[in-house]
Amino acid sequence: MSDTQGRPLRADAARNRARLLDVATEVFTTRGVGVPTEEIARAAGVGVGTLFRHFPTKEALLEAVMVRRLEAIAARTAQLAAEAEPAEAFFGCFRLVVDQSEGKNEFARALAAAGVDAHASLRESSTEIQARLAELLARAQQFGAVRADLGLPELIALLVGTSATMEHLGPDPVARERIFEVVFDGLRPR
Amino acid sequence: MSDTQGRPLRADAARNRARLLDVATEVFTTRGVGVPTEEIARAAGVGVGTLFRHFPTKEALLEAVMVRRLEAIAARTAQLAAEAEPAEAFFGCFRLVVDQSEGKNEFARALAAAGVDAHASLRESSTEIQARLAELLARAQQFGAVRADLGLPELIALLVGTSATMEHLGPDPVARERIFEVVFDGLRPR
Amino acid sequence: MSDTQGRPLRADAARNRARLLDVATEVFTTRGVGVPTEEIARAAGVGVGTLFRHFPTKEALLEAVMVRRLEAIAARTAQLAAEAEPAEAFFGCFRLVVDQSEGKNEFARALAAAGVDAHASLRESSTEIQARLAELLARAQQFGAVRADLGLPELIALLVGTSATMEHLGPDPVARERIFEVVFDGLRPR
Amino acid sequence: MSDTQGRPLRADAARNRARLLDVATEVFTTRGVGVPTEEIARAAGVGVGTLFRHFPTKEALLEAVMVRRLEAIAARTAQLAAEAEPAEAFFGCFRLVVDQSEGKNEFARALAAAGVDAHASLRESSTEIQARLAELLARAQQFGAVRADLGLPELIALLVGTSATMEHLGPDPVARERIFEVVFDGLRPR
DNA sequence: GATGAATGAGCTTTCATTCAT
DNA sequence: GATGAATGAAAGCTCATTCAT
Repeated sequence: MSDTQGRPLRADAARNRARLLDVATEVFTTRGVGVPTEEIARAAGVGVGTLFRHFPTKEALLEAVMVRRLEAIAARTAQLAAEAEPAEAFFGCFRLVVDQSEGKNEFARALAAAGVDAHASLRESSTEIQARLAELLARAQQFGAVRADLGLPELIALLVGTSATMEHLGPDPVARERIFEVVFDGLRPR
Repeated sequence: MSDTQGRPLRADAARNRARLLDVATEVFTTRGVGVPTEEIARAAGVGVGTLFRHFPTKEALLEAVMVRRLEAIAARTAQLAAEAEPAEAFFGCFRLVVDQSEGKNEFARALAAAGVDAHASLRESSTEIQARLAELLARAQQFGAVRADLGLPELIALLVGTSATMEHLGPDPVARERIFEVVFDGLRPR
Repeated sequence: MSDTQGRPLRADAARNRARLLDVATEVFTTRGVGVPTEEIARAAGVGVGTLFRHFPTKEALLEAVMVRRLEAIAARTAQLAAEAEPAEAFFGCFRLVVDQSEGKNEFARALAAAGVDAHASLRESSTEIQARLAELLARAQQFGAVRADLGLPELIALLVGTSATMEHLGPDPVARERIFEVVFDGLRPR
Repeated sequence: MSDTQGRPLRADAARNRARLLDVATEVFTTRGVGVPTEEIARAAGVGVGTLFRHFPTKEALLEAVMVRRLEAIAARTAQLAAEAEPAEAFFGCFRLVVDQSEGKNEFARALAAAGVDAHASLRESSTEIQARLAELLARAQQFGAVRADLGLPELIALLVGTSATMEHLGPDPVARERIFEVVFDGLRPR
């Protein structure tokens, strides 16, 4: 579901690809997208050539990192939606997305800056997430757990914004919990 | 209070400095911090040399842009605090900061990336804003308009996050208003 | 006549530009177009940045070298055409073009390989030369010094080919003269 | 005579080698020597590894392509020399070499650029051709069909140059014939 | 003070060649 | 023998910063 390539990669190639993605995720998240490709390759224990064989462009690497994150979120979202009742599912997902999304904003911006059409493969995964979110939102609204006038775009923007809030706030769990309280209270019907 | 230089600038130099700040604000906001210095200089109608005479570093230019924004915000915040009663003052300021802050996040990140201690001149203006915000918050809490357990760090993080939300949401005024409703509802005591 | 830029270059810039062209001509001619740009810059005593300021692309540098050569040839062609009677002018020009053109073929090929439309600025100068050659050919044919059935395209191809012949032959003046004899005999009417 | 390897190749290996040579000839001729090895391998339906097993160097592949061409020319030259009378044999061979040689110039240059002594295996085949040409030339001169003062180096240079002429001229058969007329007229004694 | 040409470290990307599978 | 993933030196080009004019 996540593999665009036709044939399966050779064992070592797959290992390298995975390592590159892991390293890139880590590096981009902690040090920003400005980090030289060469350094990512070195950190993954491969040559630059290998990196560029797997991801023909730095932008492609960025995109792949994003896609993988989005897919992981989508998977956990689906799981949660299946297991819990509407309100719990909705707010649980909100938490989940926010917790998983930290640092993502920079990627999104970098990609956006690189040209609007860059999203090609991103669209797909983000579309899936959006569909799931839309469903969760609708059910929570029918259930009376979320104010009825909230649209999907606002929800998504709030997810992005709350991630930014958390990123700015740092790791203090009490403070983070308070933010969730504020936002969730605001989301409930009057 | 906003001039670090000792002697006053010559008339044309001051004009150049102002134009550079205006152009840089515009360019950084709309096209990101990756835009070459040369281009900013050209757009301001001066040579690169002039730019670097006024701002010895690209980072310094970024900082100056930020400072000016923060000062503007501080000024309008002060005005609002003086004129309105606690609740109105608090929520008015929240709106104001968010509306003024769009696009700022990237600056903040760029500055942070360039070294944590870079803030030198920033600290000052942001300290001022923070002091005003702290005061507005305290008064609104005493007045019973804002939940009592909210600290200044959470407030600031929420300001940053709500800016991000708005940035992601685009210009639709109805949607933006709904976001404010959500956040403000969440901020009020239960 | 040879300057496309609007304003005149600063003295030092003009000097650098000229040096770069000289060095590039020399290097490309003797060692081929594969020589790194950086090396050309070093040989000209400037940094790479300077080279790329003057010629935004390696291809642009190639083109500029070609244009300068073609312009020199055109100028000397014009002079010869004005001073001599038809036969002498025609054959004199043939010699001149061949002598000046050595090594040029590789440039032409490299440019062609880089995209057919690259010729932009080349077209102009080569058009001028072609016009002069057409005139010389016509006059020599009317004068009965050159076989009447020869067209301009054939003449140009012969110029290119004879340059290649000479390039392959090396510097031996007797042998070179014999080649000219062969070609010139062949060009005269039966 | 064309195999330098000692032991005979396995059937599939021989097939691969032949395909590689065919494809390389085609690709180098039409698109130049800058084409990546990987692409040639793919076009031949083999992996790069196989290409490099057969030709340890890109240059070696180039050389092999050249050798095969030269051998083909040598064979047809021998045949022509045996069947026709001196004049016809000489001029027929000239045509033949020129027609077969198109595109070769770039190869020759690439080889030359890669080191003067690179010719190892080339020398052999080109020596054979040269011997045959020398003989044809001598006989044609004795027969009075070619000017007596022309040496072998000039002849070879003329072959190279006429190939270049033709390459520049394109496929128009009338124009090509006119070029042959010019050169052949020039080669005949006064 | 203003200018913009010069600088060169650094970035992304390509490709001949090697070697584990 | 064949494969193609891995390699890394090198190439073309950018851009913050300096400095002669």
